[in-house]
Amino acid sequence: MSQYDHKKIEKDWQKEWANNQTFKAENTSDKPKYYVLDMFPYPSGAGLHVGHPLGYIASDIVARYKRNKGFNVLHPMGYDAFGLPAEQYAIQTGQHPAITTEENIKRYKEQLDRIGFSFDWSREIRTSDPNYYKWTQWIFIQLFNSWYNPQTDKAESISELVSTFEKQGYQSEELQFTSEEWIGFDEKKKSDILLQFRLAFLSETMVNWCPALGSVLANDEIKDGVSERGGYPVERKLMYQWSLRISAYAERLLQGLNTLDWTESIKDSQRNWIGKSEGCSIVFEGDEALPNSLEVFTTRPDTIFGVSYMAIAPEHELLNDLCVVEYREAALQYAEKAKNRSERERQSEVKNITGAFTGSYVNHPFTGKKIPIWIADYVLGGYGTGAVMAVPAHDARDYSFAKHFGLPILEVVQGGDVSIEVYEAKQGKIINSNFLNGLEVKEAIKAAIKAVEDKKIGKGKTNYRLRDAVFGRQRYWGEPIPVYYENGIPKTFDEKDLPLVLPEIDKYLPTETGEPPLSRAKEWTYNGYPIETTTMPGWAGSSWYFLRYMDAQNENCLLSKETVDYWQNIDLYVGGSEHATGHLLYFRFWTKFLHDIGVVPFDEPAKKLVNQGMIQGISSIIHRVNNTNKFVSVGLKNNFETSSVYIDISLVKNNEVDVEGLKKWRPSEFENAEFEFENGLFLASAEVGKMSKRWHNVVNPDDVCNEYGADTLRLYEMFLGPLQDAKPWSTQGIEGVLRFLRKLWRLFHQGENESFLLPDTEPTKSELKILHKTIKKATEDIENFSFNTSVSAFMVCVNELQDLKCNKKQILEPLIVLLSPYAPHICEELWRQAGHKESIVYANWPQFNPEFLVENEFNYPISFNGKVRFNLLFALDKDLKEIENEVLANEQTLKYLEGKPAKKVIVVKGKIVNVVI
RNA sequence: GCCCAGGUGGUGGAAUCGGUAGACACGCAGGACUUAAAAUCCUGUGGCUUCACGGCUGUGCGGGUUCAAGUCCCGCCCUGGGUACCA
Repeated sequence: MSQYDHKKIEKDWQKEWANNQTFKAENTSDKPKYYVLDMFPYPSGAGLHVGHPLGYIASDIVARYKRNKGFNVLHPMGYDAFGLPAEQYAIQTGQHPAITTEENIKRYKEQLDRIGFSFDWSREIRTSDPNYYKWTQWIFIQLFNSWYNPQTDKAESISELVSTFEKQGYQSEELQFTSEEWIGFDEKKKSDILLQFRLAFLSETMVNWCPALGSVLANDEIKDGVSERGGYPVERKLMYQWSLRISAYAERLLQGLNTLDWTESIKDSQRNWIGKSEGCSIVFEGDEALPNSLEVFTTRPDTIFGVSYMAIAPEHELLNDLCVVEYREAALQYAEKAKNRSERERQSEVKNITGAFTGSYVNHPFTGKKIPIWIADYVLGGYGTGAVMAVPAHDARDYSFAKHFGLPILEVVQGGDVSIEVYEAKQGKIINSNFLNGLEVKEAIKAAIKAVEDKKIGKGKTNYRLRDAVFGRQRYWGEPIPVYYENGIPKTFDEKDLPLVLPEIDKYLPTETGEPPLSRAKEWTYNGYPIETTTMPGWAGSSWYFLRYMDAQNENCLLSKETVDYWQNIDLYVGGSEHATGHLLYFRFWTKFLHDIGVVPFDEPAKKLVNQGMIQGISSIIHRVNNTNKFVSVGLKNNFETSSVYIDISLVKNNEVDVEGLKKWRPSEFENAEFEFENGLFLASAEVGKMSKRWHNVVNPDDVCNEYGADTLRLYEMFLGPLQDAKPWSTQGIEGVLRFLRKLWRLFHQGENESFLLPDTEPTKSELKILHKTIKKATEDIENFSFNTSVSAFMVCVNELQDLKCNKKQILEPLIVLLSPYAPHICEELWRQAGHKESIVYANWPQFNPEFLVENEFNYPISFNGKVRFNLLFALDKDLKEIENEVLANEQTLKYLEGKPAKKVIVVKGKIVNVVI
């Protein structure tokens, strides 16, 4: 073979790797371990586009590099196979989602295989496989049987809690009973109490209900007030639901972030999402007309003397009692209206200030002054106590509310001018505040909390924004929840009866009465009792999948202790940053829980996280003259009223449309259309956006592999720019990468008839320098995830070796080992041609030797006032003072000095000389 | 509004510690080989100016620190992403 034939090479090696199970990882080894994982894909019907493999290529390079470095590498892949699109398709066509999913997975697998990934497919998992979701259900049962002990700060068995109840009863603000009372409670009462402790629990909660999808959604499944999938409106609705008590882990989820090598922006997102705020609760007693007291949470107890009104949420439980007769009707009407406003309306009307006075008052705990109670929709029912003490002078929302309704604004912190604008900074001296006067804000907060605690009207408290996660979905295509109801009491399945397999049903829609699809299942009972009909959300299976890869076939347990002790947690996790507050939080939560119950020895799933950027598509738009079948080239569109039509990008080159192709693409739409050209061309306009079928701008990696090869695709995706950046896909430049591989090939085929030739002659110093420069760069760049710059280093290396006509074994063999993580097929082929019997996959990574890079002279740039004018060669060990003298004596220097004396000369060894005039 | 990332040639991007801005690649222009094409190779390529040597200018904008700033500091503008009344 003399020509570089990527098709043949890539096909042959992919077959050979599969046959030899080259990438199979052993669960026991003397080698150090390295676990590198990609976020697994949801196998959609559209197949992979060129954006999907970006992260996979990066992680594959790392996986291959680590193998060359002598690590035992775990690099698996699987499918997040439960999900909405397959179910929507099932509703429309009656096709079972399992069939659609199977077909999609097959296609994904074929596409992935063509790119030459080094996955260990023997460990493949699918979340929809009963052998997998058996363990998802098992984890659910453990969550149900656990509670969070704030004393030990970990999850513990619920049966131990029950025995404490039996011995000592329970005392807290919300709940009190003695051991005798507990023993006397009936089963239902006990169950209800325990549900308040279980980590998987049923409760009446306000949920995000999406009527179009017929299901509830978690907060992170909603974007801009509509469902993330499908974009349907979402309402708030009170439902009896399964939830997971992630809030119990809020502090640990927050603290754990400090130990992780993740980007600051992802960690910040999680910190914001968890939303820790420290402050204090304060009870305001009602005046004589009002027997009720009102509890608020505030982070600014220092401003307590600035309170001018109380604001309660429209959902507040005391609302009814607080509304006095003369304001009652108006107030309740307002509350009703505010409550029923959808998320979307609430958002779009943020600037619209609304509220209503209840007519009642509380007394200020320190001044005794009467403070009016208002209903305001900017107060949220679900956070804190659903009531706030409003301090208009030092809170922006209170400020605008007070301005709008003419309520007093009392300055208590110095530093701003509250007659003009709000002063929110936590800085300045306290004034008008009795015993807090003169203190700085920080001291005043402490003093105020102490005063509140001394008075026994409240105490220091920490709140978290993080809500418990709603876990039940009114859908078919998800894991069944292994719970049955014995006389209305929820009980979990016996572990030996798992998996609870999804039943066959005739239709995938909710029932006419609004029950989830599973209630269509016949004889859906356990020991004669009805089974839970909601299923788990999409994030259930993905919250622990990384563990199952370690021991994918284990039938006896989730994974064996030996395997998890060996593999530990993920060393490198690669995936999109869009999972910042969803998957990545649940995934950490489940890991911490599994740690608490002794399943895993670590409490964070992934040490390092790298987010690849999105590869965007470039869509092409042509312009149709409104109400006609006439299309005009883009330069003419301003002469008409036009609307945009997206066309397939394959029909467009450099914005020029292949009109004949267009007619064939959609004959019904374009065959008889009229086209108006400009300068003989029909031009489209371009737009950068998400790659999607909808915009006809999807580029399939298969096509790129056919035309250029998988090695070129891999190198090109890395060469496009930094891994983390978003970038539009364009094939401009892909030719350069293919040219580079051909050049590499020719280095090995310089003989007669371009036959393979690799002489084992001693390399020269300059050849060794080129090689070792590349070893250094390639190694550092992989460690820094700077793949784009290492590709250019390879190009530089090949260009320089080509100039030297170097084809020496001692240079080229190490080079292809360096390149093999990026372009595995061609390197494997050249490696075998060089006579190696073993795969390059396990070849040793070349050792960098700095001696080859040692220079003894340097061509100093000579600059004058910072402007470089010329260069002079000096030995690196030359005395700096001598360099200075020689520079000043140089005749070119005299020219730039223009007869003036040099004020100062700076000589930086090996860097630069600067003459200051 | 708040948080995060970013702004460098015609294009993608490089410059890892404050030290020759534009590596590498695309595109473009010119040339070599060829009957021709493909492939390959060579030369040039930030802008302005100059026959040329060279000069001036240049990393979103305005200031500053420094012998020296794409890089550090202050103040703005713009783009992309996240988040949204969390008291």
